[in-house]
Amino acid sequence: MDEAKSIEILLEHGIRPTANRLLLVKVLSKAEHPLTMKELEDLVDTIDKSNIFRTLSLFRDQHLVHVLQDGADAVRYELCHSHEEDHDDDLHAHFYCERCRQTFCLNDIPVPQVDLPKGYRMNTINYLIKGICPNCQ
Amino acid sequence: MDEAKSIEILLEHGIRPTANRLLLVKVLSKAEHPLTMKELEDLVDTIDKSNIFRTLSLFRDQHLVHVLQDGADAVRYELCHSHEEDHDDDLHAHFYCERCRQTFCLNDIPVPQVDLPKGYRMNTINYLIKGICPNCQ
DNA sequence: GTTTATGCAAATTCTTTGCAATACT
DNA sequence: AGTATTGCAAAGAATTTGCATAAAC
Repeated sequence: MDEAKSIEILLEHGIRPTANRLLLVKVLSKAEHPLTMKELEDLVDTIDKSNIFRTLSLFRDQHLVHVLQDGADAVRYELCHSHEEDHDDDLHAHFYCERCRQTFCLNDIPVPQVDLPKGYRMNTINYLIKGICPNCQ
Repeated sequence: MDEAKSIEILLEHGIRPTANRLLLVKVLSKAEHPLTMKELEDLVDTIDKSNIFRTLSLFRDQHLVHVLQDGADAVRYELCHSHEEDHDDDLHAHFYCERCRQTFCLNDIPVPQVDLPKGYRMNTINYLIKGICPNCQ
């Protein structure tokens, strides 16, 4: 993702485009799987982890990233591709390999929806399939 | 769940039925929602947390409990109701309320299945809907 | 008697906050 | 000047391990 596009995305979500935030957007967009805070810390060692933490929280609150829990009980962050402000509508399934402990995006598999009982209101869905990936078979 | 039934379940999963393990099975079976380690520690203060931790790990490895991540990034444990040894087939959806931070079992909503791409093998699925529950509307 | 389970304490890891310094508008 | 952002350090919370004792077989 280039500079101009990154700035545009941040502004669209009401976030001021600082250098650090732009960098984090770029790193997130380059990753082909959702990243943990730890992974981000290792990938961008110029930004302090407290700042990464606060930036991710901000991104989450502004619906710029999805938050999902992987099979190893880690929290992962992934750029939203929709422009919805209040809920997520671009959700795809994820796969967690119990052998190599990697998390994969199943981009072609939208998260299946169900009918909720009366009174529940949905914002987002985590759909995580755990098992063994092709590389580990 | 009574004593005899608890012992039977443990033996079915190849777990030796000690007093502590029986107690944990009973507490898990009584809960109407999946429990965190913290909640279990508070509910059974006669067992040390390291033992609870090791027992839950054992239960997980023997497929006696499901492990799921809730919307607050906590890990929750829930008794399996199937007797499958190698995979889970009794999965239902869960709902996490972002206001009261409670996790609900949607027992009547089975987890929808999808077709996995070639090469992936599924063991279990986490299906977590996040939003606002009826009490918090 | 050997293996398994347990409790206690401590180590580790990860997340979160306080605060002073810096950068932005 | 005033607000927002950042880094550093440290606090907090939760998970995980080492080890000696106790229980089970």
